[in-house]
Amino acid sequence: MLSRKNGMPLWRQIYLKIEADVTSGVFEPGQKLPSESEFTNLFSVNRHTIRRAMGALTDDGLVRVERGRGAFVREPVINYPVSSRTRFSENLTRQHRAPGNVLLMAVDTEADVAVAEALDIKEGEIVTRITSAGEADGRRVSYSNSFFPRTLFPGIVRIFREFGSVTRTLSHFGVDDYSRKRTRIISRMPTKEEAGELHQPKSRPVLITESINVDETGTPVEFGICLFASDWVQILVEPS
Amino acid sequence: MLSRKNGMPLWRQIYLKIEADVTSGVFEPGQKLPSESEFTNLFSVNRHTIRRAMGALTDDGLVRVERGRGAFVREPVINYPVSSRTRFSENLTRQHRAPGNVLLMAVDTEADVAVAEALDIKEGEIVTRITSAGEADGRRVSYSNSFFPRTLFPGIVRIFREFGSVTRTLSHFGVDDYSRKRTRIISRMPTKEEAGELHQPKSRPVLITESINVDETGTPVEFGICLFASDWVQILVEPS
DNA sequence: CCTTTCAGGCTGTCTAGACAACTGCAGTTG
DNA sequence: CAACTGCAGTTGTCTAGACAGCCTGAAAGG
Repeated sequence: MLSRKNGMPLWRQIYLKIEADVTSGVFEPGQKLPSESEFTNLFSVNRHTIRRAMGALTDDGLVRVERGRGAFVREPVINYPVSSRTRFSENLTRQHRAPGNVLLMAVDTEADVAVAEALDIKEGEIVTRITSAGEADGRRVSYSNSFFPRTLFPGIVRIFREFGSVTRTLSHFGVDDYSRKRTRIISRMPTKEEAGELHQPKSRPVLITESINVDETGTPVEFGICLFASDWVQILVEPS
Repeated sequence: MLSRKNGMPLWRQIYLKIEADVTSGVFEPGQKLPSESEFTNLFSVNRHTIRRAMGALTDDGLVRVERGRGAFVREPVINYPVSSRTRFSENLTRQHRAPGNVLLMAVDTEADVAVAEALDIKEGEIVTRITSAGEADGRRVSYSNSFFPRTLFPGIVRIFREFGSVTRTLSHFGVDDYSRKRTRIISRMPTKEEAGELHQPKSRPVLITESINVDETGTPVEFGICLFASDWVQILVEPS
């Protein structure tokens, strides 16, 4: 089964074998994998060599390891990042109207430097932060924080909870038309918390948009930071 | 120095110590770190424990390890991804006029399915592929492949080599104005080759834009796939 | 002077063994 | 019945040693 002569490290060969078994369905999503000592006997190598392979599989998001219990196949398996990427396209102009929006949290808080600068208010001024998650086909695809100056929109939380949409909420406050002043798009690795919110492994990158919406007079009405699961979302920029 | 009682693994403590030394400048960018055996003596732990810490530092992009030579502090240190991100903003409408463009390769090749579809030509038709890299302040920030239908632009390579700019090259062929039909933005982990071209660790994500440029008549004149080092580039979308 | 060889230093891999820490479960105890 | 105890199974960490493969620079040879 394994070759000690062809230059490829044993742990890598084991990695590929287990990866193949996971992606081909020999091990099904959620199923418990053989324990390290079982793999040790199966492949006739040292436990540390198995651990090296398992570590790589964990890093690559194929398996999930729980101390004292064992290793399990991650569900869903992210294997072909490009081809498995759904055609879910996030039109920037409609970013906040994605279906399946879940309100996670809504609190009043003090604006930090970044938020204050974006909304053109003073640092420490009270803003309303609305944290929500977007889902498509039951899959968590986005996690966003939106900041609104409270002086402009008192009691926005209740309204937002009622309407479930930024557009309609702002409309309730008389802001019938708002436009995107600018959008900054970056990409980085998620923190453990962010990966958890997006239901994705920590080893997959996230796409982030930071946007400022302004009303007709140019007054900032919303500052939004939206994280997207890059395995499932692509951003489409079309001429307006 | 190290505590074997406080619950934090030794390798993690060593990781934090070296990380602090790297970010605080005790070890400067590019500088060679002590060898594994030197660290072994310094921390009075086994070499494998050092290796665990070094592995994590490598994964996190703080150091770069070269077999047979040693470990070096990565330059620049990627520590505060957001704040260290340069203000290099890539205006999409001027994407191809970035300064410091390096022509890497230019060949005629057959269009595959994706290229053919984008340029609205038949699969297998000959296109010119121009591979180039963008640099800013001497730092590799982008790596792109551009495809041009050869029937429209015969001998484009020589012209491009002369001008070094897509805009001016197309202008030479009479295409004075071209506009972006659409841009798709995705993010994923780079392959080993892509990471090499971008001079970045394999563990940092890349931002990718896939764009189609059309002339006044709507005929596709260029299909470009551009990879950006996400640690150094942000994409700025502004209303046109 | 230039080229080749080679020894020493370095990282990469593999093996072997030990103990800690956690989980789940069965059995015991109150 | 509920809570505790202990044990077996599992993963996490650390140590120890060996050898392979790569790199550098100095010595030997032309």
